[in-house]
Amino acid sequence: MAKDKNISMSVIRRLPRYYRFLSDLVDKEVDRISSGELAKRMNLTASQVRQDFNCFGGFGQQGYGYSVKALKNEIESILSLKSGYNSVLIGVGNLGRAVAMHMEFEARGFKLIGAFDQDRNLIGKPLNHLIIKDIDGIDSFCDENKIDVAILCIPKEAAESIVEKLYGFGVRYFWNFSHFDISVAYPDTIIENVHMSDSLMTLCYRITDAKRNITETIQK
Amino acid sequence: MAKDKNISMSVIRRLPRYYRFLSDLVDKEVDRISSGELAKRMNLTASQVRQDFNCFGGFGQQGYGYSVKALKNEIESILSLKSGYNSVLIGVGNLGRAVAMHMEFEARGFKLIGAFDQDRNLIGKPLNHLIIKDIDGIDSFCDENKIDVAILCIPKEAAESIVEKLYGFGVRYFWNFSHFDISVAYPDTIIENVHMSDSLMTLCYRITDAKRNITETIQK
DNA sequence: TAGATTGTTAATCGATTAACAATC
DNA sequence: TAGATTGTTAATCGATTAACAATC
Repeated sequence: MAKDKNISMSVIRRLPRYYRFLSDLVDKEVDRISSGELAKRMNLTASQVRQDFNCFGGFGQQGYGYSVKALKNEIESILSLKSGYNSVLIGVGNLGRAVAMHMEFEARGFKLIGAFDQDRNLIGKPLNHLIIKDIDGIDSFCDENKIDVAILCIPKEAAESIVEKLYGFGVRYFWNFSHFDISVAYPDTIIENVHMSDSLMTLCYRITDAKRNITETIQK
Repeated sequence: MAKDKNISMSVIRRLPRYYRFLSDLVDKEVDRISSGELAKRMNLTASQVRQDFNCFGGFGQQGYGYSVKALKNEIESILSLKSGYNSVLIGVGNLGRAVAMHMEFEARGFKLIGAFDQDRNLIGKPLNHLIIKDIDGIDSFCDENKIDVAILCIPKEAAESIVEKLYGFGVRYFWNFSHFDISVAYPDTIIENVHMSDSLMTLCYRITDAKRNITETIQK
């Protein structure tokens, strides 16, 4: 990993996708790939692919292309997927369980060290290798453990108050599935939002727009 | 809804967030808001807010601002959240169930008319107002119903083959939670991806980057 | 009328694309 | 060496921000 000054968010958000495609190519035992070929497979331009990789250093070889395995490893290291950041899951409903499974089987970079809920029926039950704990015990848990990331799978109101508490304990990184907009209230945090309903509403707009265009085309 | 020619994706993706904030303001019984005030609450600029709204027509009033309720309704109509597009859920694991709950309680614009899985233990069980069906019955279901949207909560390989089948039946709109990149293989579809692992990897990068910057600052 | 705030045009900034010399 | 493809600089495109006249 070389030159690394202020990579733009547009580039950063493409890295996981590169990583997915490269992992796939490794599985298919493809050894080398050119920026043009990778671009074609990913619906990007060759220029963009080369620009993106060159934010972090020259991983390619002129006249040859990129070694798939080496490139995959570089991106893994750029994303620092071996960090094992301590994370706690807040809310073990359907979504929380899906997220926990996800982290167990494919998410790298994080280690789930606690799962909390307020539901009496869930507290004490197992979740993967963990036992679901009472959310009221979060204070003492924070005292005893260093929490890097909190994963919020709870409704907006619950999120609002638990973030206040966790922020007080020094937690600054959040994977947020709730509707609560953390970064507005806490500017010195790092937030990744997964707003499923935003995605769904966007889809609704795009479908309606597409249907409208089809209708207009027919009428012309 | 007025002038409406080729709105950029950047604008479209901000609409659901406006909608969320405006709904909130309606609940708080706020009557009017200026672009500046809304921008402050959402971490945007006043210019951007006005530019965004003016893609669709002049909803404001000079010297006054915007009527919160009217603006919310406009955006609801722009997003066409009352469409009720027929959708089917493919995969009723934890994630699928979370998505189904979501659609039951807050997602507008869509109507869940079927839920499918391959797991013998799930088939026949209820999911909200539906009975989970055998995925093998998807063909006849497609014949008998007009499906607008398929929601994919299944692994990559399963997604690959079910998309091929659904595409054959004319389905062109997908809400995709799987790792399969539909738009590359089927360019004439509209896809909203929710790639949870991409979001998590991005978070991993950003945390590591933030920690690195802190360390560097200390060393200086 | 004076003050406030919009709608809209112009200026700036950033991201993507194109071009090409360097080099494997 | 000739062909291919990178790394990188320059050109283009699009999105955000600033400015201000219009007007409620």
